[in-house]
Formats: sequence, structure tokens, C-alpha cells
Amino acid sequence: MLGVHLRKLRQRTTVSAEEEQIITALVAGVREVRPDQAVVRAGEELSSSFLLLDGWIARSKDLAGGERQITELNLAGDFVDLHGFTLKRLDHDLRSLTPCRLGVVPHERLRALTEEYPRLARIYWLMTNIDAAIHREWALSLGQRSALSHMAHLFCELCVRLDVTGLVENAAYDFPLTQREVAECLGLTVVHANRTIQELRRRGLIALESRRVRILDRPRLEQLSEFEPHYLSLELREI
Amino acid sequence: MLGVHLRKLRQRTTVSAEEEQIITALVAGVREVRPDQAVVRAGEELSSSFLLLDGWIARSKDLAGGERQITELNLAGDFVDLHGFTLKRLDHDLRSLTPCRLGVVPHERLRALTEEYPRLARIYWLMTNIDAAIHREWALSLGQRSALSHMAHLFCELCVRLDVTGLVENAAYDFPLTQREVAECLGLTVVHANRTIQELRRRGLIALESRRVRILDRPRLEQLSEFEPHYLSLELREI
DNA sequence: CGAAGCATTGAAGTGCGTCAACAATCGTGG
DNA sequence: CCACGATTGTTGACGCACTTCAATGCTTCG
Repeated sequence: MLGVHLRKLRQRTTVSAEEEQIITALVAGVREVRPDQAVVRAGEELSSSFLLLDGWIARSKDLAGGERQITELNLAGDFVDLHGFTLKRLDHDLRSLTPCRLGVVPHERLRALTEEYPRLARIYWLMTNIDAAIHREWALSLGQRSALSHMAHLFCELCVRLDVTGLVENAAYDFPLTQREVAECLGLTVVHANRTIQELRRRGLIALESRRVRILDRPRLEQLSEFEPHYLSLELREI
Repeated sequence: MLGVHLRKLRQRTTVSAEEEQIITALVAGVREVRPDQAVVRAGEELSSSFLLLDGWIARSKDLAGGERQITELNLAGDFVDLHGFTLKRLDHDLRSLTPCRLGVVPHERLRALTEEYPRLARIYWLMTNIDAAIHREWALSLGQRSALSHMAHLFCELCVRLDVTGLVENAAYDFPLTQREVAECLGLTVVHANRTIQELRRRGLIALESRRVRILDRPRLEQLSEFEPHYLSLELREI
């Protein structure tokens, strides 16, 4: 059940068989949600965190006028609100973009983990820090990249992150976002997101249809977006 | 020496006298840097983290063309690269905006902290998660707020964060950034940052001169920017 | 099969960028 | 203490990337 999650961890550091047991025992249950549901709302008091076993989840913040910024996309294997363990309340919403299966991890078990398995605590601390690194790269994109370069960067990032967990086949992967949601990731209007997708298509960089993308020219896509995967911390480390 | 840092922690949770001792013992030395120096560069291998005792530090990422996005401003009391403990290399640069005094905390001591003082480890984990929450609010600003609203939001955020450590007097605080650096925070050009500052002045919301801001009309500034301090996690919690 | 959401297109508008010049301030050395 | 070059702040004219508004066709799914 946690295979995808463990692959994600093992991309960054070693996880022993015993540690794998401990991690597996964190999950107290499974929750299934339909697409387009609020999984957690900003400000709710939390007593457990969710490990995404399958599906896509968007983390977003809204302004009063209804403008929405998606601050991160979470994929299978991601611990979507691990930061809720220390924060106790989230500053943003979690919404399912697809049907999702979520492993429920009570905060009490995470607390016990920090007491008894400090190395695993450090690994999960690392995971929240990688999340923050993704936020910073998104800030760079939002502030400095053009719409075209920003969108290209998003497709590069998702390709690398999905590849870690084996969800890319032949440079193609499922991409369940509507153009509205893409726009909300990039800080654009739907209209301009549409035109930007078409420009990427026109240049022969991607193919996108029926909720699936194929990267047709990865070198040029990476060049256009100045994509550098270092921020994803994909190399092994001692921890 | 760590008074400001401890105030920041105690805004979020209790810190006992014994814990205060442990924290104090984390600091192995002090490093002083002049303004406008690279404190840490992206990609460097790290074996210690810096606790900012005094001064301002900017965390920024650059594109090849020289465009720079400041992803966070760090103030006295902030652990500027605590995330470096697990990441081992930063994805961004740290640059001093003023003369700074930095407490040097060897990663080995942080590792020992996670082994021996899990509650303190959870507190520092919380601190990195608050950092990420600030990143998300900045992403919302970058993607969805107008230049004027975004700038107003920045002044509100800094006022609240500086107030926690007693650095605000009469709604005024030191603000050492040049307009170029302000622009790099907001994802604007210098010219437009300048015009936006003038518009805030013209509306009677702030006074800004000789590297010091005064907030003249806080309610209207907060309204203009839809500032809501929840994301800063300022309330006490069990951890 | 109808309604609702989603994708696409065109035309016109605007917030912010670009370019260029100049003024004010600062830091440094003479 | 003044001179002076460099950095920072300010202003104006003009341009463009992206927005806004509005309409139309295309999917999807009760």
C-alpha cells in the first residue's frame, strides 16, 4: 500500500526493513474521497495527517474576491499535510482533483515517532523541507518567469516527481487538471492559460489531451523553463 | 544573546528553563557579516545552520538572465537555514541586507537534539513549517494580488513579525531594503515598485524614508491587502 | 438528450514593463 | 570637510503581456 511512498523516501535516503515496518504502522486507516472534494479546510483543527496513496490533491489559498492560488500539487506518495502535525491548523485548503485514497496517520503516532525513531522524524522533517523548496521554486516562477516558461516548468517538475514513483511511461503521464486549475497554479486567467498551452503545442513541446500530457521535446522544454531539478533533492543523503 | 529567538519560539509554545539551556548550547559561535554579502550560496555543502541574532537576510533564487526573486525575508530571531540541516544543500542563496550577527549551529548538534530532545525537535520542525506557510502566502500574493495590495501585504507581514520580537515602536520599524530589493520580493520592476510605494504614500497608508517605515493607517492597509495573520501561527499550542 | 462544465476564439483594455533621463543620496578618498 | 563617482530614487513616454468581456463549440454525464 505504501510502496509509492517508500519509493519517494528511498530516492532521498535509505530506509531499512525495520523502518519500513514502523512507517507502515503509522497508517491507522484509509479514507477515500471523490474528485473535487474539500479534504481539509484552512483553519480546521487537525488530529491526523493524510498520506496520499493514490490520486492528485491541490493545496490552495483564496482571496475574498474568489481568486484562487494553488500553492502546490500533491501526487501519489506525498504526505499532503504532514506540516499539520506541528501547525495544528492549515493555512490553506486541500482539495481532491481526482478520486483519492488517503492513508490516515494520527498525530499521536507521529509524536511517538519523534520520541522513539528520531531518524524517521528527520526523514519526515526533510520531506516537509522539500515541500518548502518546491514552494520557493513556484515563487520564482510566479515572480519572474513568463507564462510560457512557467507552464513549461510545471510540466517538467511534474514529470520528474511522477517519474520517481513510476507514474511516467514514455514521457507521458496523467494530468487531471482542468485549464482553470492550471491557471490557478500559474497565477493566470483561464483564457491566457489556454493560449499558453496552445503555444506549447504549436512549438511541438507537449501534447495534451483527455487529461494526459506527453512531453515531446524534453530538452527544449527544460531549456525554455530553465528547469533544474536540484530543488527537488533527488540525491541520496545521510540523515 | 538568544532573547529575540526565544521570544519568537514562546509566541508559539512554551519553552522551559531547561529547554532554554539546551537551545543556548546549540550555538557554537558567532559570525558577523557586512551588508550585501553572500552568507550561503545555493548548492554549497552545509555542516551548520545560522540563527540570525541581529540584522536582515534575504533568501533568493535567480534566473539565468539575472532576474532575481526574493523568496523570504529573515529577521532577528529567525533560524535562516534550519532547513539546510536535512536538505544538506540549499536551493537558494542567503544574502545579508544589513550588517548581521549569526549564531552558528553545527548540524551535529541539531542531530543530537532530535535524538535527545524530541520536543525541541518538534518545535524546530514547526518553525520550518511556519516558514513554508509564509512561502505559500507569498505565492498567493505573487499570483493573485495586485502590486499595490501585494506591497501593502508585505508591510503588514513584516510589522507583525517584527512586533513579536519587540522591533516595532509606534507602528514604525526599520526597513533596510532598497527599492530594487522590494521589487525582487514582489516580482515587479524597480520602476513599478517605486510607483507603488508612492501610491501607498499618496493614500496616507505608510510613510517610508531613510530606511524606516511607519504604518499610518493599519486598518486600511490590512483591508487593502486582505492581510490575515493566521498563517504566521502566532497562537500558543501543545507540541 | 439536455444541462453544465470545459475549451477555444476574437476584440479591446490595462497594469505593469521598458527605455531613457535626471535628481538625490551615499560612501570614500583626497 | 569637500569632491566625486556610484548607487538609489524619481519621472515621463511608450509598448506589450496578460486581462477582460463576450460569444461559440465541445465534452461529459445524469
